Amino acid sequence: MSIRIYDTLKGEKVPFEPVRAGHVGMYVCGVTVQNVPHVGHMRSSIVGDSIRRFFEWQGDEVTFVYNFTDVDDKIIAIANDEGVDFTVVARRNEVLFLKYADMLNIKSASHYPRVTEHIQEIIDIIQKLIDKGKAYAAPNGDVFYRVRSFNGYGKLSKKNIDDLQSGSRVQVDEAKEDPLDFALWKSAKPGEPAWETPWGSGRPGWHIECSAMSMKYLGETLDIHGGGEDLIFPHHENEIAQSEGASGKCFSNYWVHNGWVTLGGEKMSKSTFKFRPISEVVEDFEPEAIRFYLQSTHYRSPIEFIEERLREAEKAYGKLRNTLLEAAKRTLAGEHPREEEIQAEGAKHREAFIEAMSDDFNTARALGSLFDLSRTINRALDETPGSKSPAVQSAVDSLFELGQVLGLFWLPLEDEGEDIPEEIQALLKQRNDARASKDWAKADEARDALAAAGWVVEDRADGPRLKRK
RNA sequence: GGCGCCAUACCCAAGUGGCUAAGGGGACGGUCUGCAAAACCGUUAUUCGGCGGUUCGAAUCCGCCUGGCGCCUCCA
Repeated sequence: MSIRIYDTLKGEKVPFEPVRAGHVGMYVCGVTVQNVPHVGHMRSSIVGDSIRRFFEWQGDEVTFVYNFTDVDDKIIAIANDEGVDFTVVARRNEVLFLKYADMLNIKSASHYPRVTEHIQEIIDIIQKLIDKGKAYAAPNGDVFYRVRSFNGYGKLSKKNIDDLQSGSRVQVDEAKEDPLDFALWKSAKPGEPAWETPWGSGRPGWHIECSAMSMKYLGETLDIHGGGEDLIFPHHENEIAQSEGASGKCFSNYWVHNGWVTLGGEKMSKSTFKFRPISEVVEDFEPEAIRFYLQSTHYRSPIEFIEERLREAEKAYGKLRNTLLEAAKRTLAGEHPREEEIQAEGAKHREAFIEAMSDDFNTARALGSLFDLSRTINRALDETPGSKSPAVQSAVDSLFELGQVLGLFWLPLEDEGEDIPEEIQALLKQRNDARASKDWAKADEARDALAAAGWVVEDRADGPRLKRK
């Protein structure tokens, strides 16, 4: 089945065709490691990760690049404040990002390029732009991109170059030929890291690193370039100008941008201090449920981050896990009375999931299919206590497999038996004995004690079952 | 000021020209159960912010209005 992607540049859903058949080159604009990662960063990473997983599941090979911008004004400012080298701040936040990405089952990227390790590539592309007349070094050592020399400028963000100029309230830098021009290279200032170049020492501007690093690992034309909506302008617009200005080729065939995570209806953002560090969130909620929640809304729509919704997500996601757990307990036996019907339903829901994901990675709709699958399974399971049929098992396999396409179901379905403490097992036995002698008061007492200790007991057809929490 | 996005039930959320408007949470009723829990069955939008228009037909297309948000400056 062919995949359709909403491309920001074209402004519509278009069929996906890779540059090279069977291979997808993806670049997701990573974080500027100036602060701790928050939920918004994780959303964009999860969006990228699930897109990658879907391609891989379909058999494509994906080269996935996620960058760390490890030198910029804020990182330097924070480092100077703390009296440490800027790399201390950058690495510290990078480590945190990787830690929580892993906690949310985000696959490792093929490459995690850092700006400071690609200075030569950056210098090369700037030199190329200077040679082509698309950039110029000012007397003070700054190098600027000559925006008006690139006639496609504004095509991604749908901005008119003249509107930009009139609306610009930024102070005009005297060194610029035109107020629209942006910095590719910033000349060295006291207390700042600097590298030597043909036009003087200094450090890279903000946008050039992504052009240099993405093309290094993925070639001059990427298949997919993604990131948060806020990167459309100026970041990605400038990347296009730099990359296409240098290569003369289309920089990225598809631009994928995700919507905000909001707090109280407003964009979560570091600069406004309205954000929830992911470190806090994983303390309060199950990582699997967090990932589930962030995919319960289409990636281009905003999603509100609110505890009540997260609790609902935990509950809803728990249902899917319960289905898998219950099925795992059953022994595979003969055919179900409705074997063919179950087989057909399972296949239908599986197909619906694939269709949803193929339509611009509609995870919200895809999750709906997972619940449909779950109901099909539960119903069948209810009808044949203690066992499951091949058709049911095949539906269970689909549920598990498709859930993993969304990066779900990575934690064990239940705690191993040995994990149950002696006293809990003793309480369970107490309750079982009380129930056997129909001493309900005593049985309930034991159940309450279990609940107080964090365990629930469910009386299934095949006997009582202990579950944590 | 320029450009753009969003508005679907009590809540969240799919659906973007025509089958009964997915799915989840909640609520209510039922099955099962000693009681619960879990699971299952049923009910919960003749209607998609408002007003017009296009069309045989619109939640879906167009216009206006109202309300919310974003980008134009660092930002996933």
